[in-house]
This record gives sequence, structure tokens and C-alpha cells, in this order.
Amino acid sequence: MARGPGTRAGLTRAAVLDAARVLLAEEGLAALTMRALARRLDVAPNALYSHVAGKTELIDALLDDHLAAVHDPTADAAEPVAAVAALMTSTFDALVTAPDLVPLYLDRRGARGANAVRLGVTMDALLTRAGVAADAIPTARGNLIVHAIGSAAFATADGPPGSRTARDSFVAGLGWLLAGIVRS
Amino acid sequence: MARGPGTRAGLTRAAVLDAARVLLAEEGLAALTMRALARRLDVAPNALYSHVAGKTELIDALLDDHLAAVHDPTADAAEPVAAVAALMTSTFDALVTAPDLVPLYLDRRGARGANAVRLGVTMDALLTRAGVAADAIPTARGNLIVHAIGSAAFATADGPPGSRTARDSFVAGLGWLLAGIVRS
DNA sequence: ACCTGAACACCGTTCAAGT
DNA sequence: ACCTGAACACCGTTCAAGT
Repeated sequence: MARGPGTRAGLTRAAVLDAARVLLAEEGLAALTMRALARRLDVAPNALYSHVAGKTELIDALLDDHLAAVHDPTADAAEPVAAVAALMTSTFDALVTAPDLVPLYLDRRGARGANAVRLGVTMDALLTRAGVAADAIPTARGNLIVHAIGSAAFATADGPPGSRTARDSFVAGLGWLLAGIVRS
Repeated sequence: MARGPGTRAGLTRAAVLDAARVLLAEEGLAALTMRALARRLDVAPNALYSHVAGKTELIDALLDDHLAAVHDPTADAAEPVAAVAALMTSTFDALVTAPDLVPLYLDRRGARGANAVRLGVTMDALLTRAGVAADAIPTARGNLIVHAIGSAAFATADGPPGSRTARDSFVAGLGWLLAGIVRS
């Protein structure tokens, strides 16, 4: 719009996603609209649809990309239970980084992207090595995921951004769940 | 709009909330708009603002009203731990009833209405009687609430509406958390 | 006090057209 | 292939006016 005539925007899918992340971090979820995003990129609103299927697909991509930051312990770690704890804590820390994104994980009821699948596979392997029976793994995994995402959602509620009490609460609950999982 | 001239709509706050509940149940969260709600009530969109401060306040009222369905065990129940389990299970069951509402509890990061406060007070009393130290109660309560809301959010994800596996998973996790809470 | 018409400042998305 | 102008079918909310 403010570009000179004849020039091209030269948009990229990566550029759109990056701008969306910045917009989300700086102004929050309510401000993340297609039109505001286009304004930031100095482009007409419908230009975004050349790189993204729609707002839903954009957000799904944002969610899964965010999980790329989760540190993935090798599935053959020495102590499987400690490795599961580390994996979940890393997930919690990653989620807390983007508070506005967390409720959307609940909306989507668990991300389905490549990174989410990768973490799920790793966790199942670790739980198996920890001695959890095959038919008990879905319950164990489900409870751990609910705990990580739910805790992250509540962590950003009150207290300062770096509130340690929320993280301590998450760690305590994680320990209780893991104790119950390995004992059953 | 389709009413005869001279007649009055005779709206009530309760009528607005009731219609909102019906709309939510029948057509889902995306369909719950002020304008659609007004259409249902055969009224101009802005007429709603005589009975409700805005959409946010309407949803907050919907959320807290929903918690009225939670069975509140007397705080002086014989077995405090069993009473906490019953209270959380009743909360889970109530939440599962309104799947579209559950993600909003996360958005609001825990309802602040009268019913939510009531349940919180009851739970604190039960936890105290169960021998949980005063400074450990916030962590215990927080983990239980996260578990109930998070489990309800995921419960409606896959499987049939009356899926028992989701409820069984919730019950298993609840047991693990309670065991950890009373042991610490 | 309660309701209306009209308006304001937005949305996501589609379509035909240009390069 | 990528981008634009224009439009469609919506939003939540406010304001001045009527009864």
C-alpha cells in the first residue's frame, strides 16, 4: 500500500508466520487478526491467502512451531522417569513463553502437528522403558499432557511473569503423577 | 422486529442468559454472538445491553452459573479425602456437559464468580481436615483444579460423547494427585 | 427504564482482474 | 504465481431518539 508502484511485496510463508509471532507477542491474541497482520506486512489482507490457507491453519502452524523449542531428550536416556520429567518440564517452560497461545492448545484439544507427534512418540518410548504397561500408556500420557498444558494456562494468570510459585506447583504435581504412574 | 407495533419485548436478564445457553448448546461457541442472540430473542442487537454489560460479562455469568450444577459435599464430611475426590469428579462431570465452555475457563484462567469461590472455600476446608499444611494448600488446590478443567477440555476431544475412557483417565490422575497430596 | 434505527470501526474470506 | 481493489456477510458496541 505504501510501496511504490511496480514493486512486489515478495511475501514468504515464513515471513507471514514470523510477523504473526511478533504481533502475538507484542499485542496479544485479540490483536492477531488477518487484517492487522497484512497491515504489518504492508500488504492487502487477501494477499496472505497466497501463503496460508486461513486463520485456523496459520494458528495451527504457530502452535506446532512453538513446540520445536521443546528439548527432546533421547529416548534411550539412562533414567526414563527422569527423562519424562525433563520432557514435560521443558514443554511447560516452552508453553509459558507464549501465554496467549496456551488456551489455543485446549481449543485444538492437543496439537496434531509434526512436533507434537514427535514428542508423543518419545514419551511413549520412555514410559515403556519405565515399565508402564502398553494399555496403561494412553492414560499416563494423557494425564501428563493435561497437567503440562493446564498448568501453563494457569501459570500466567496471576503473579509476575517469572513467577516461581506456578512452576513449583507444576513440578510438585508432575512428581505426584509420575509416582502414581510408575507405581500402578 | 416481527412483533406488532406498540408491544414490548419484555426481556429479562435471565431470559438472555437462558437463550445464550440454548444457543451455545445447539450451535456451539462460534454461533454465540450478540447479534445471533438478539435474533433469537426477536430483539435489536443493542437491546441486550440493557440486561448485560457486554459479551465478556455474559460469558462470565454463563461460566459461573454452570458451576451451580456441581454437587457441593458438606465440608464436614466423614472422609475428607473422599469428599475432595467427589467434589472434583462432580466438577469434571459438570464441565464435560458443556464442552464449548471449557476452553473459556482457561481463557478466564479460573472463574471468579460466586460459585467458583464457594467451591474453593469448601475444598480448602476439606484439604485442611485431610491434614494438608496451610502453606501447601494453594499448590494442592491448584493442581486439582488444573486436572479437572484440563481433563474436561481433552475429554471432549475424541471418542463418543459418553466416552468412559476419558473419565477413567481423569479418575486415575485424580487418585495419583490425591495420593501425592496427602503423603507430602 | 427499556427498546429502536443508524452508525462506527472493525472482522475473515472470496472473486475477478491485473502483472 | 502472486498481488490488488472491491465486495460479501458478518462482528461488538455506542449514541441519540423515542415510548
